[in-house]
Amino acid sequence: MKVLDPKFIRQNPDVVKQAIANKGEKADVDGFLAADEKRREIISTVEKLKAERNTVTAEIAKLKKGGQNADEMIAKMRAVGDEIANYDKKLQEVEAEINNLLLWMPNMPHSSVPVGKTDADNVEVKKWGEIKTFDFKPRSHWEIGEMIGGLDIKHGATVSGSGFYFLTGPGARLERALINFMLDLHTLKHGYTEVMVPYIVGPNAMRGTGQIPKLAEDMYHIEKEDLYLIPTAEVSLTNMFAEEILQPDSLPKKICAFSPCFRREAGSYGKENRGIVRVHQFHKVEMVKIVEPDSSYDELEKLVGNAEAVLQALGLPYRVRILCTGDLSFAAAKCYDLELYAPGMDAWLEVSSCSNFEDFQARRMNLRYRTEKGGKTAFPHTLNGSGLALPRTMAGILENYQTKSGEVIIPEPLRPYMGGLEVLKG
RNA sequence: GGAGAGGUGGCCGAGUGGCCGAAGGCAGCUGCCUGCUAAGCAGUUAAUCGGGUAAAACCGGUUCUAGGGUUCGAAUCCCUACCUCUCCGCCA
Repeated sequence: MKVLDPKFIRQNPDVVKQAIANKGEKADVDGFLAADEKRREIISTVEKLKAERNTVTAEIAKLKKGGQNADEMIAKMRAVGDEIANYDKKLQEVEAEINNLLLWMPNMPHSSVPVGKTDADNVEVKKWGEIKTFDFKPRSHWEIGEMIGGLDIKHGATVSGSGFYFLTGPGARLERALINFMLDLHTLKHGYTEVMVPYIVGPNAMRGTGQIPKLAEDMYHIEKEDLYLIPTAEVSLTNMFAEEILQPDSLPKKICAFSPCFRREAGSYGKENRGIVRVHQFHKVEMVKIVEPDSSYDELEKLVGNAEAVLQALGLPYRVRILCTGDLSFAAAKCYDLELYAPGMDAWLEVSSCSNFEDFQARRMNLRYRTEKGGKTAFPHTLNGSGLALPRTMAGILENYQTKSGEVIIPEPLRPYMGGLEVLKG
């Protein structure tokens, strides 16, 4: 189980250290280098011993076959065997140490990613749509949502605690319409294959996409079975082909899925928590691509376009920001955030995050492909992007399309999904 | 939950202690032949680690689900875990 290419770290320790610093991560490069050197030392010693054992053992076989005595050799090999066992044990320890260190190594940011520390250093690269003006004070989505009888936060807390909510009547229907609309767009127009995925996955999958060990605290974990609730369909989708060698003509793979997402959001209580913009369970439509390395940055741009298409169709103003190194997630090499404008909150809400992980996830999950028929294996690049997260999209619609009298106009493209309905009212 | 079977290379599938990195088939690749969307013949094709090289070649180690054990030596014997399949039961 690797993360960064060990050879790359060995040869470019300073590059790796700088990248870790830029990301604001802590990972022990020097510790890795020391352990790595120790590992190779042990390997060369133990391999010599094993080579010796292999030759002698073959001779023993020959002697025995000829009915001759081989007791002396056997006694000698017994000693060699013990020695080998000894070194093998040491080797195992060192490798365990190395693997652990590697699992905590973040991905390297791409050279086009701006260096920065926080959210404030992200760079806006695009703005789309006009921010609507209202002749009244626009209400927040939780206000307008309740007014139309579509949102019930109070009873969510009753049943499950804070961070959970009910969608009722028109709210539930609107969400279902949004899900179908998004899936149809991505499958029919953007060429993704729709997939229904498991919502509960094993530790290997979580490690594969990089949620654990680093982000383990944010995940819901079922102890009894050692299974996790997915924080995003990315985990199931990207891990779908883990440990496999894909044939060259099967790339690029473009798959998408709707799923619930579960996040503990540990330590994020406080402000920014009103309404449904930060909750423990929500729905999301997710797109995943598995592509050849050469094309991954082109594919990232297309992926962003696929997510943008949803916002544009819905007529929601948004901006696109490229995340700076410090805001970039552990596993990503480059990431764009799409944020829609919510006039009721007067805030930009992140509804999609589109990332290129390069070969980081592929290495972790040992996902490979053949570069050509009968050719060598290599790690493909993996990407994913939301298309989109439902609660914040819902918030965007409620706040942008509200009327003075407390109704909500349904965006045109959603109407066919709602039996032709045009307005939601209480 | 009960009973049974099984996990081998890109896939299928043989192999019960040394001559097995592993027969055979399929798929792939390379030639030959054939003049016709094909068939035939011959050869060839695992992954990974260490060393080596400008890169190869090359040398060596490991790997037959995983982990432990027996042995001079394990795909092959023993133990444990996990997974898959079949039958029965239960259940949306």
